[in-house]
Amino acid sequence: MTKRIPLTLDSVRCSTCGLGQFCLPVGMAAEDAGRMDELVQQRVRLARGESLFRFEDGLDAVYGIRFGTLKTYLELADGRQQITGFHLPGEIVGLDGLGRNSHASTAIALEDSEVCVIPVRDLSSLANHLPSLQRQLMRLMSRKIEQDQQMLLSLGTMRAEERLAVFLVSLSERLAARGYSSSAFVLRMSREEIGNFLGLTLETVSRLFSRFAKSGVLRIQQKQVEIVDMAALRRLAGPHC
Amino acid sequence: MTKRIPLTLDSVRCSTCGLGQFCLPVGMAAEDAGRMDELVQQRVRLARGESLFRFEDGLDAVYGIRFGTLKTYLELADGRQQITGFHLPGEIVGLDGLGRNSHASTAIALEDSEVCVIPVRDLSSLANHLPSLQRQLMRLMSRKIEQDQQMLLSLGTMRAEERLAVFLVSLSERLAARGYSSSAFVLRMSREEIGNFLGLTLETVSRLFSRFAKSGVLRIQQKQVEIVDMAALRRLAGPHC
DNA sequence: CGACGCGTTGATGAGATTCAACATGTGTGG
DNA sequence: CCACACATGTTGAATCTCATCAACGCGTCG
Repeated sequence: MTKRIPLTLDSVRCSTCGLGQFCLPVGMAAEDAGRMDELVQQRVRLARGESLFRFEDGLDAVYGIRFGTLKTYLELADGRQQITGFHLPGEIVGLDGLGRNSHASTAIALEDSEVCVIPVRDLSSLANHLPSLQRQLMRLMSRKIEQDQQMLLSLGTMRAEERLAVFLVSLSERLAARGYSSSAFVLRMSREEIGNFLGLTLETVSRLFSRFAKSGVLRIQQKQVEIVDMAALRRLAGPHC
Repeated sequence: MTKRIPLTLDSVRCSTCGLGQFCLPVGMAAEDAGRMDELVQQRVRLARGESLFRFEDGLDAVYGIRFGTLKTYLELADGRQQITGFHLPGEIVGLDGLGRNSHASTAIALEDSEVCVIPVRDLSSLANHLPSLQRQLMRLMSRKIEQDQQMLLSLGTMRAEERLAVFLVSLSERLAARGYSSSAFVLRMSREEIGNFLGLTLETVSRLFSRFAKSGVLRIQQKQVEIVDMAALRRLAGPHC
């Protein structure tokens, strides 16, 4: 089960967290960012495969990822699923439910992970006193819209090879922004999950990886990826990257 | 060119507008909704084909549609476009730019249309004093996220026939909610635009319309659509509708 | 060890795109 | 108000991309 971890006085807080530059306090003055500390009173530890929240659960909190990787997805009545995002440390998940008072998606940990609990009650009331927080929330949501629309563009207009290339470039950039290597990383998600996210089958994804490897763009060993020729990968990705 | 129309004291205002139930004031107490009236000081008239804003334009305002239909789309460096939404009266367009201070998409009128100008400066400052407006903005943005994610699901998992059926059912429902007929309406967008939105070619859309007509689900005369057998259409749409 | 999850690879086929020709509608200028 | 041009829509045939079905390899875990 999920473990709830209460924070003590000497725990790392938002104001001292290295992820601040990606997370909720982005772009807030130090003084305002300090107020975030009141907000986060506990964390949740998730084992791989555990869910953080499920579609239509009550929306008690949104969550900032401290470490680990999550996926969020929608589900159809007939069981078909669509993954709507893979989420890295510093990202906030659950925002898509803010307007309806219940979660609009399901979130699952792809590896052992830890998230900061941000209770929506406290978040809204603090936001009412803190315009900079308000703006930041807006910014996060509108960025999520942009991001989803970029995916629409990808699913709507791009072919398989292009989609996978864009996926890899963008993952690489997000990891690099967080201080990880941009050229060598571990895919926390399965071929099937990548395929689902990109609107492809797992076989197609596997074949494309093989093809990229054969042409010398990537080196692949199971989930371990190394981008050998970033320029070529960007070329495959088309005019996005 | 776009015509700017200043509002006079006796113009219809938010508090007296019939679209209130879809637009910005949704779910706000009458007293708070009254404050909206200060916000909208002018409207803009658009001829068919005119743009309301373009990608990366400065974000001076967001817009509530008073009458007409707009499309919003993204554009790639190589000219490929992806339509991200068709917008009906009562909907707010431009919210996707709120986080970046510039527009994240381009908006074009599909027919002669009129929109209410909502200056973002005034909107933010009013929102800071009016928690109910703040919440409404959140709600609108998170609904847009949900909507885009629904489209991701559609593009990622559904086949052509299903997508078009879902499109028609959802358009029908949105029109019905606005007091129009749910079974007979005019498509303001071309086959090409529908195809682009759904990730299909215009030929495929045309063929599907013909097939739906032949099987007795629809009657089609150019842009005039009549849904003859809604139950069958919902069946084609799969487990969404 | 055997079972199971995950990934790879090949053969085949379906669904959608592309190319092309034609039909119909719409708008403009004479 | 008609004629012509151009945009939009329809339909057919060939083609291609990707999905499906299937077999098999590898690694992990009870």
